[in-house]
Amino acid sequence: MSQDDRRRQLLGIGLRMLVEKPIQELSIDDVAAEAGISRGLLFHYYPTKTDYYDAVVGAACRRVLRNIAPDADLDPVADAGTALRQFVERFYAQIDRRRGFYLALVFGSGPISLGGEGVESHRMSVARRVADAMGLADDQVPAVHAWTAYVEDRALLWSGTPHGDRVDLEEEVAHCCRALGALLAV
Amino acid sequence: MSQDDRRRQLLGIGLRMLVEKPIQELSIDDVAAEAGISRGLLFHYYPTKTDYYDAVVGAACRRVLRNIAPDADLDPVADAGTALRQFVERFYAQIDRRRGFYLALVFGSGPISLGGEGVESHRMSVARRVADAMGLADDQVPAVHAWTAYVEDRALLWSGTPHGDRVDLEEEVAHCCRALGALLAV
DNA sequence: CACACTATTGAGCGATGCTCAATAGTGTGA
DNA sequence: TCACACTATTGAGCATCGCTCAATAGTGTG
Repeated sequence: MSQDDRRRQLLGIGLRMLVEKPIQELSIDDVAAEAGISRGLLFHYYPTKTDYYDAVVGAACRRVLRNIAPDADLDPVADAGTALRQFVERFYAQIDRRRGFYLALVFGSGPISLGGEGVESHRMSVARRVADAMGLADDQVPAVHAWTAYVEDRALLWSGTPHGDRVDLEEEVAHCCRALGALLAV
Repeated sequence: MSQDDRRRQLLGIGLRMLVEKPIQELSIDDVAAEAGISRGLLFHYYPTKTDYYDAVVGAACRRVLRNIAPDADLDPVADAGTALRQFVERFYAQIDRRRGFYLALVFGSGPISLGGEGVESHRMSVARRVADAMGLADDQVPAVHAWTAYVEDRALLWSGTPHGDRVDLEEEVAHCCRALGALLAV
């Protein structure tokens, strides 16, 4: 198997296992067994468990980022509202579809790994993307950053409640969109 | 040494080590060595590493909760504004004083342990406490929950910027207080 | 067919999480 | 004071873990 294919396979296994096990219980042996290869080979691709772990978390962050990106053909100025709506909708969809995965990613990946500050830096990418899509100034990115945490928390809360007790998704989305406006105005 | 004293000592060591190491790099041997006891004894108090880990994270959450509680003698109705201010101020102080510790706690403790949903349930306690202190209705607790995430993120961002570039703390606190009003009104 | 290169293996080392039977220490009642 | 019981504590030992490394299987090229 080629290097790229193997790496993709191993990352896929890691992404799948991260859902049901926190990182400290994820063993190299298990991953190797699942992939049908020897421990040695895994260490050939990722010299350290932390390296492998970082690669998995990085891939997960990129995947999330890809999944929540608004349509590319939207105009940052004219369609700012649409871009915002799309972002919130897709953020909610992302979290609702794979709640365990998202929880594990955000609260289980640790602050040290992933280069700088881990998930905090991931949120910064998200915030920057939203600010870009909406044509906001750079000094508003931190505000969007915190708003992202707000939306994330609401989405986790929403997707954690039984389907019968849930507020309408559209209502939630509308709330989050208005919330950004309100927070930027404070 | 008595059971209680020993437990307190071990939890203290865990709290200290959690600042500089993510849980997966924290070894029982290190803790035992730091405490000057044998590995066996540690397993006598905490049968599993996860048990010990959960106890440490639980103690950390309780400590945070204690540190951010507003003064007990405030009237929930008349002094709602003061209670809110105190909470935000102490939340910022807590995060700023031990940023690494808080980061490790929130983003490094994993979603599975700590009984139910880990840090999410901790945030729920925080939100409930704020709602109580301000005399808010039960159905507003989720909103406060998400607002807490917003404040936490702002505080982490704020305490992560160099002292020279920081906005005034009072300005931040005032913003967060107004933000809660704005969000509840949306 | 020989060569070089890459993917892959498996034995093995030290450290880790964990178990358990045995010990040291301390207080209590006779 | 001595024997007893109880609890804190130890240390040997096991299976597994993360990790290293020299050797091998496999594949494409001249």
